[in-house]
Amino acid sequence: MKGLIVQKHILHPFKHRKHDHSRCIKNALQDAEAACSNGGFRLTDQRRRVLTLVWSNHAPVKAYDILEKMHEDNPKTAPPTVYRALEFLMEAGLVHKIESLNAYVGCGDPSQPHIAQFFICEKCGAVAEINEPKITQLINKEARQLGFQAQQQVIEIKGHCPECRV
Amino acid sequence: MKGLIVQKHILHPFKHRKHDHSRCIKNALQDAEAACSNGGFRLTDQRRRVLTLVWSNHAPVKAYDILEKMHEDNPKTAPPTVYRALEFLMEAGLVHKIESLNAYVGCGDPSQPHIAQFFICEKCGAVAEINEPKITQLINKEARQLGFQAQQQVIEIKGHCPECRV
DNA sequence: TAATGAAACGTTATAATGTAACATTCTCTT
DNA sequence: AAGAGAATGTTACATTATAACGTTTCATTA
Repeated sequence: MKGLIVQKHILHPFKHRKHDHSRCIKNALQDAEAACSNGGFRLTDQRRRVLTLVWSNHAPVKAYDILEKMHEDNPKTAPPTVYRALEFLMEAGLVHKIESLNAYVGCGDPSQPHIAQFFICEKCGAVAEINEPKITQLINKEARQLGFQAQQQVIEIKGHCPECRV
Repeated sequence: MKGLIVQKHILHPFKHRKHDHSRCIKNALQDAEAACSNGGFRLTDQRRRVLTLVWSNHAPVKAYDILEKMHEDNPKTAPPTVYRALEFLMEAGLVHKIESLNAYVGCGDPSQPHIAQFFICEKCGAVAEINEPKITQLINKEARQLGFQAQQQVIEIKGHCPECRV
């Protein structure tokens, strides 16, 4: 049936090398404002600034790189400032941490909390984010067989993005 | 057909709280010896010691905890000693790193290199390791759709093991 | 509108994780 | 026994992250 709603599961595709990234940042900020006012989160200036820096490109960004950028505004900014903002942004669903890189990436769809799987280019760093329920189902099935109660998943696939593969 | 070889995909199940762990360690050491002589790797005393410490239980072990234990033998042991041994053990397929914990766990089946998915108990730390080809297939399919060439997967599922769930 | 309590932020110090670089020792082959 | 490559020792430092406590800001209401 044509009318069937098929759940879109690509939360954040790979972007063309040359895209209007200022638009991505602008959208991310707008989404963030919306998500925060819906969720009762306070998106302060600092947090907005950190979020913007996380979105400086589509690759995961390191906390100390953010810190360095913030030093351009205020050389006294200290690590806790950055880590607190990142913690908030993760709780608000605006940022994900890429565990295998100790780095942070903007969430492709902050409209609601979600499970995600990440594809990360080892050459250019680009990240795509999807939520494929079949993967989660399969994992839950395996978990069940082990008697395991799954609560969170860290799925980070390394490789080469469309523009970096040979 | 009875004779069909079904690929066993549980590389390392959850162990009962009370099992003979000295046996696990002994087996791990034996497997390691075998894997190394097959693969032309040199399992030195230091590496054997680190491997033993990684296997001190079925939960991921931190590099600096290993270092601390090694200080009991030799208080001068320095971090590079531990990290080098871990690096070797990972290359030899004897140890895996759990990225989301910055910790290391013994490989449940070092007989051959393999992809693995980990289930990690957030209460007791216990880890189970499986290799479910369907998960890899599904991921590869998603990757293909994104134009992504997958090369490595980090899959770490957090939750509660059979003995810690309510 | 002043009090006030919670959230956010500032600041200092330090913990935890990991690596670079170079010297020394060991092991295996010849 | 010599030489080459692997493994280890050693020092120093880089990177990632948090504890603890003081101050400011903000929203609410007394």
